[in-house]
Amino acid sequence: MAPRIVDKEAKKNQIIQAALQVFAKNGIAKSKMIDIANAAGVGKGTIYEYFRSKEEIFAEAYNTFFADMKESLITHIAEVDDPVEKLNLLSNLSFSFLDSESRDFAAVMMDFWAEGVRTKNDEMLEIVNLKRTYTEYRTLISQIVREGIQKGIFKKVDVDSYSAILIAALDGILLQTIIDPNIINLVNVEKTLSETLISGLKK
Amino acid sequence: MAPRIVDKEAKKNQIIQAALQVFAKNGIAKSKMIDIANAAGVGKGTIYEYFRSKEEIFAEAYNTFFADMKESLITHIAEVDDPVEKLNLLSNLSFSFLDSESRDFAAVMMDFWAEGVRTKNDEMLEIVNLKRTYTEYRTLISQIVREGIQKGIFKKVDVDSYSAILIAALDGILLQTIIDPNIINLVNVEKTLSETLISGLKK
DNA sequence: TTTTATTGACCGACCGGTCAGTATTAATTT
DNA sequence: AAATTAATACTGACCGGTCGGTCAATAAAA
Repeated sequence: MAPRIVDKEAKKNQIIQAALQVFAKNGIAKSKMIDIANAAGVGKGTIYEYFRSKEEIFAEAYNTFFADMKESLITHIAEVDDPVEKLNLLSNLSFSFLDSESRDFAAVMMDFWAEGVRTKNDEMLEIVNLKRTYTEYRTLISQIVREGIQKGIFKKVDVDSYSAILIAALDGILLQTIIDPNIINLVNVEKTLSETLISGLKK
Repeated sequence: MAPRIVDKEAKKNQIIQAALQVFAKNGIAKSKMIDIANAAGVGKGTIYEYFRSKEEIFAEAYNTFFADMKESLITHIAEVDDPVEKLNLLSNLSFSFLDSESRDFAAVMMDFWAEGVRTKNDEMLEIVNLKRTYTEYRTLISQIVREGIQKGIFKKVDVDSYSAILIAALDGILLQTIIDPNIINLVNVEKTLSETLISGLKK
């Protein structure tokens, strides 16, 4: 009556982080349980002490990933006041997300996206809730734009449509950059985006 | 010495069309050879008379799909003169692509995209050449914008960046619409896009 | 010694691809 | 014009490999 004790939470997290790395490297479909186990430095069976299935790992990894990302965005944006600056910052953070060490994570993100679109598994759809994710991001932008309109800085555009378009543009640039990192000059794109889509909001 | 003769080309096409439908319904990874065979109304073995592998079907379906789409875009755009109208038309065609019966094909398109991003198969990457696809679309837009600048209608923006952004916005709206068809009002988005990104080009 | 934690050999479902056998067609022969 | 022949076209049972998940055995801690 004196059992062995481990930090369950820590080990679970260790497996999630390992899974994220493996997902980033091989894509979700091609990531095998044994790969994740090896990356986490545990036996394959051990994973099943912490997760019921491969899908469950995937779901928890997804939630961890997006929760971190959203929190980071909100924190940074709260630090500036001017709505134009907020939007430019949002754009800038999205672009810097593409730099160097984050590149792999961008690939995971797209993989998550594709998985969410293609899955017919209801439980999965509930967890990898792309509807919710996009709605949250659109809401984030809507608030900024609405604030700008109230302050009399922005002209009165259709806020919902504009939010969708800005998210779409950032998303789409991310796609193109993942596909072909060299052909797109991110500095120029960021500048042009600011000059057209964002500045275009100003009265 | 008098063999049975079938229209190889027609039957090959029949299999490709069946494959496209199955891909649209289940996603590529979950589409089994037997599903494609059943949809095409042939035996599984017959498929291997026309294609060497599942990947080869996929590749040919991809090329058929995008070749058709691009040809349609170019034809329609050539019918108008004004660069602003051309861009609005491009936007309009992209949005109408999302309507009703095309919805499934949009899903295939995204699946192609995801497959292209994730594959580590070199031969595959060569055929499902997303770099080329995106470059072709950017070139299409670049030409229109450059024409507008030459005619003195557009202000001098960074043409390459602008092209990437417009494609990105259209792509991104497509993503959001596939995810959640009801929440986005395509008519409003198209209007807002025209008022901001496209009209913003005018001097 | 007892309880918890870990492991990897093993199982079985699944699926892409093969191939031996069958069907179909049309030229040739009778 | 019927029968024969020979070539192509088609088929699905089967094979081999893969991989998610299980569990009996073992290790580690207290």
